[in-house]
Amino acid sequence: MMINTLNFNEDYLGKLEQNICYNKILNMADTIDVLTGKWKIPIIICLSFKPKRFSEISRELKTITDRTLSKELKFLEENLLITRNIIDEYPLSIEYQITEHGLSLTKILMILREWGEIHRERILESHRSTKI
Amino acid sequence: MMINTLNFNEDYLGKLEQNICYNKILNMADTIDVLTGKWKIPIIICLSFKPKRFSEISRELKTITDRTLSKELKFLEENLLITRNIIDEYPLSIEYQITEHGLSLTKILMILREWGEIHRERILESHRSTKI
DNA sequence: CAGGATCCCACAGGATACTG
DNA sequence: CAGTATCCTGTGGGATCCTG
Repeated sequence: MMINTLNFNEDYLGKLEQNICYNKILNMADTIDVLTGKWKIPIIICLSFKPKRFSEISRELKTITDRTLSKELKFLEENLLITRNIIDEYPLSIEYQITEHGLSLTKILMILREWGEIHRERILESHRSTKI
Repeated sequence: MMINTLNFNEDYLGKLEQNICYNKILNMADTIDVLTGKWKIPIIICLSFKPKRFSEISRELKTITDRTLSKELKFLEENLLITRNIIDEYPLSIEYQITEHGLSLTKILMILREWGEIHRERILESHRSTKI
C-alpha cells in the first residue's frame, strides 16, 4: 500500500536528483493519502478530543453511512492513526482512540486550515474583481 | 466550487463551536483538494523551478496523458496557482508559470513530505515487528 | 505544438437491508 | 451495539484518435 507508480522522466534534474525528488513526492502523496476523501479528517478530529464508540462517531458525523465509517476506521487503524479497543464483551462495546502518531497530524491540519483560509480569500477576491 | 456539504451534528461541541469547527474543516478540505489526485503535486513541483510549456511538462512527467495534463493545468489556473501565458502567436507557443500563491504551497509540501517519511518508517517498523 | 473528443474501467461513497 | 452485504451512481484518470 501507499506505493504509487508515479514516473518522472529519467532525465528529470538528472538521474540522482530525480530519484530523490521522486521519493519526496511519494512521501507527500502518502500524507495526502491519509487525509484524502470525504471523511478521514472529520473522523480524526472527532476522535482527537477523546475515545469514542462507533455509534457515537456515527451520530456526531451525522450523514456518514455505517459502511463508510466502518471502512474508514479500518483504514485509519491500519495506518496506525487510531486503535480499536475492546472495552466490554457482554454487551460488546468497542472504543476507537487516536494514537500519538494520529495526534501528530494536528499540526498539519492547522497548517492546511490556514492555507485554505487564505486560498478562499484569494479566490473570492479574484471573482469579485472580474465581475466589476 | 470547493464548497462541500459535510454536516456535523448540531450538538457537536455545541452549536457555536460546531460552526467554527465546520468552517475549519472546510478550509482543510479546500487545501487537500488542491493537492489531491495523481498529478497535481508533480505538476506544481515541475513548474516550481521555471515556467514550462505543455510539451515540456508532458515529457518530464512521462506517463501523464495529454487529456489529464490539460485538465489539471486548467484546474490549477482556476485556483490561481499557475498562469497560462501566450508567448508567441506564430507558431503558437504557451508557457505555464507558477504564481506566488502557488509557490506558497512549497512550505506545505515540505511538511507533508516530512510527515510522510515518518509515517512510512512507522508502518514498515510495525510490519517488521508483527512478522517476528 | 497545444490540446479537445470519445470511450472505458476502477474505485469512492451513498442507500438500504441484514446479522451476531 | 457494531458492524457486513448488496446494489448503484458519479468521478478520476488511462487509451486512442483527431484538430487548429
